[in-house]
Amino acid sequence: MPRKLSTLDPQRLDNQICFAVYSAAHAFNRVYKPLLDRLGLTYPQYLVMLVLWERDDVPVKDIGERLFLDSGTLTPLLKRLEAAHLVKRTRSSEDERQVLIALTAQGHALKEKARSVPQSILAASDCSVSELVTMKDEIVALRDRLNAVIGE
Amino acid sequence: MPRKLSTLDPQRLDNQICFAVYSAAHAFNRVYKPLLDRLGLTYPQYLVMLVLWERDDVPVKDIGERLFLDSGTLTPLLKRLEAAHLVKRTRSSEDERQVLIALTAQGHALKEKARSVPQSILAASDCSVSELVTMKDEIVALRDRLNAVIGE
DNA sequence: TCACATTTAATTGTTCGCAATTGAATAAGC
DNA sequence: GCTTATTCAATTGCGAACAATTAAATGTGA
Repeated sequence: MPRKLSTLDPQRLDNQICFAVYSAAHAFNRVYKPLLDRLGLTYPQYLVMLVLWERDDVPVKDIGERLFLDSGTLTPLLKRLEAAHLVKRTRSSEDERQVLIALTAQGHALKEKARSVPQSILAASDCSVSELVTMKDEIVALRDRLNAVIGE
Repeated sequence: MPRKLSTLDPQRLDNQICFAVYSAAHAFNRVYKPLLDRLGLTYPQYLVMLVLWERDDVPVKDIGERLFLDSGTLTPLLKRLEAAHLVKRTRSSEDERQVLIALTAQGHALKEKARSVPQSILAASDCSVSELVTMKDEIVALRDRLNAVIGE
């Protein structure tokens, strides 16, 4: 019965990359919170707005593929954005199964107010841009490998 | 009015490390799901069990500090673990404000059944151990810098 | 045309995650 | 002893996140 060295024990919390990622995601969320409160957005709502600022008038499905989220998450979230007058939901006339999401004037305008958010996050990261880009690319590559396993 | 190159635009979704972390956390969760279903645990419940397998008979507060979660999250989660007969919640006699969490025999036994989980995750990551350790350390360092900003 | 599969959103129910509040227990100072 | 502040857990309410189901629209093949 070998006594495992805790620094190598794969069952130890601090040795798990998934917990590192999980807890880092929460840390990001907490840093974003006060910034996004001023915009009246939650972090997932902010992600949806980022997608729409790149291109709007898109079906819910497209937003979900971009963010890896399903309609069970997006439908109520989008209804809240609609209630906040940031987006408009319209059923497509070409394919009535689709609901198209378009920005309102307010939704477009919010992009300017949100312009300072990324640099605030960068400052909080206390890290060079190039280091962050490298890490981001590594994490994305890991995420894509994980997602590949899920679809078998 | 300069047209920003999208590969440099900080407001672009794919340029944001936080989205990389956020989406990687979800990807991990999806990989864990089938593995943890067999143990009857969710991922946050699994994290709590990891903490308790290292040391149990600890107050809720300690678990929260380890996982960066508060009692609003942990109280109902621990009640579900208690309902599953994996932990016992007892109010401390020394300080009656504290609730001590101890593993049951079933809770201890589950550690063996969970032993194969980390290696399944490693396989899904499709990545060398040393690469993962390096990434983990970088992500933890980033997380800790973010958490440092939150407390001002 | 008709039957059947596929696509797409919406809905329902369970679990996290956190802010804000409540309430109880403890500690500190007078 | 009394007041006050602090600590800690529980509670409440809201917003994700996802599985599973439902329902409608579309496409396909016989």
